[in-house]
Amino acid sequence: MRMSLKIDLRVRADPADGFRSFLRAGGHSFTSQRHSVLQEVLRSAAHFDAEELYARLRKRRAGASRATLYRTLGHLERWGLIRRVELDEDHAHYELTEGIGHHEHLVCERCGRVAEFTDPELEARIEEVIRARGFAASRHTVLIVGACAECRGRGAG
Amino acid sequence: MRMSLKIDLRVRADPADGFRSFLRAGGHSFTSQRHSVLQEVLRSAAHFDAEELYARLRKRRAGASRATLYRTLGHLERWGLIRRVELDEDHAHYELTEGIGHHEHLVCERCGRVAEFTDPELEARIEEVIRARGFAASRHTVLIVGACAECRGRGAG
DNA sequence: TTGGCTGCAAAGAGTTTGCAAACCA
DNA sequence: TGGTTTGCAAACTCTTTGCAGCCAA
Repeated sequence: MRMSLKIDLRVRADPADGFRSFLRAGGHSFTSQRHSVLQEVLRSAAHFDAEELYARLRKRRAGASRATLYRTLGHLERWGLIRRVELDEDHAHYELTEGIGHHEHLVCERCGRVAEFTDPELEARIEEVIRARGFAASRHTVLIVGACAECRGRGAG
Repeated sequence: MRMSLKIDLRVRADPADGFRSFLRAGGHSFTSQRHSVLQEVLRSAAHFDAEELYARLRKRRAGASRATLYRTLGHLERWGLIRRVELDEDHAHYELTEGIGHHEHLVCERCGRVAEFTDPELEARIEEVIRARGFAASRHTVLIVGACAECRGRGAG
């Protein structure tokens, strides 16, 4: 039984198959545009935003209008491949959830780089606060904004 | 000397005086609109947003256009009376910094209420992460989103 | 076939900005 | 008087939506 489960997972190794199944289960279709968006998302760095993804799609001549891109990002988020993250800017950023556990973010105001970190004790404290307040948290975020070590070394400060 | 400092502070007790000084120092003027906005901000609850503040100004017939309101919020933020906070919505929220120390937020998705909390151990862990990364943090936020105790008691969940 | 899909363009929400008239110091 | 500020409307950014034609199953 364990064997067959493993085999099942292997058959599903291609993300496109998984996405197709997800879409079909919801009565939706797996179009070439959605396939292009999926491929480009999988080629993304740890963090990306809609505009950057759109530019890459255009460069690759993999057609998808901005409207379709936004609609597809919604599907991918519902499917669980990506997650929307707030990085202190006025537009949405996404990150691949694939293989990554929960983590928080450090954003450098100078170079714009986003670093991730995990800290079990920090998470434990957050859980404690949630418990103490009788809250049922659906999610939480910790965002640290400032200057990263490299930028500090470079400029003044 | 301590006495005279105290007296100075008392003379400055009216926020309007402080704001006027701040504006003048920057070569700006203290207009009736800016005074109205200041008053209304001081009458605000712990958290407010531009639209809500604008509605209150209109109700009070204390004139200030939306443009002036946004411009004045910028001045108040620079002065330090208010601080912009990200509360997981697509528009800015502000809070009075006056008399409040650093704190984090819990947002209830059902009733929309925002609660504040402080947790020294949590802050210490964040400082530790910052130090370990060689980061020079200008600020950080912790946001917990979910259902508050009251809402949990009420609805299902 | 026939629902779902696409691209376009327009609508939205929130916020900013150009500009001429009005105002403060 | 001269530099600021105001209000209006238009511009802007990011994202969503209405619609007519198109495509997948």
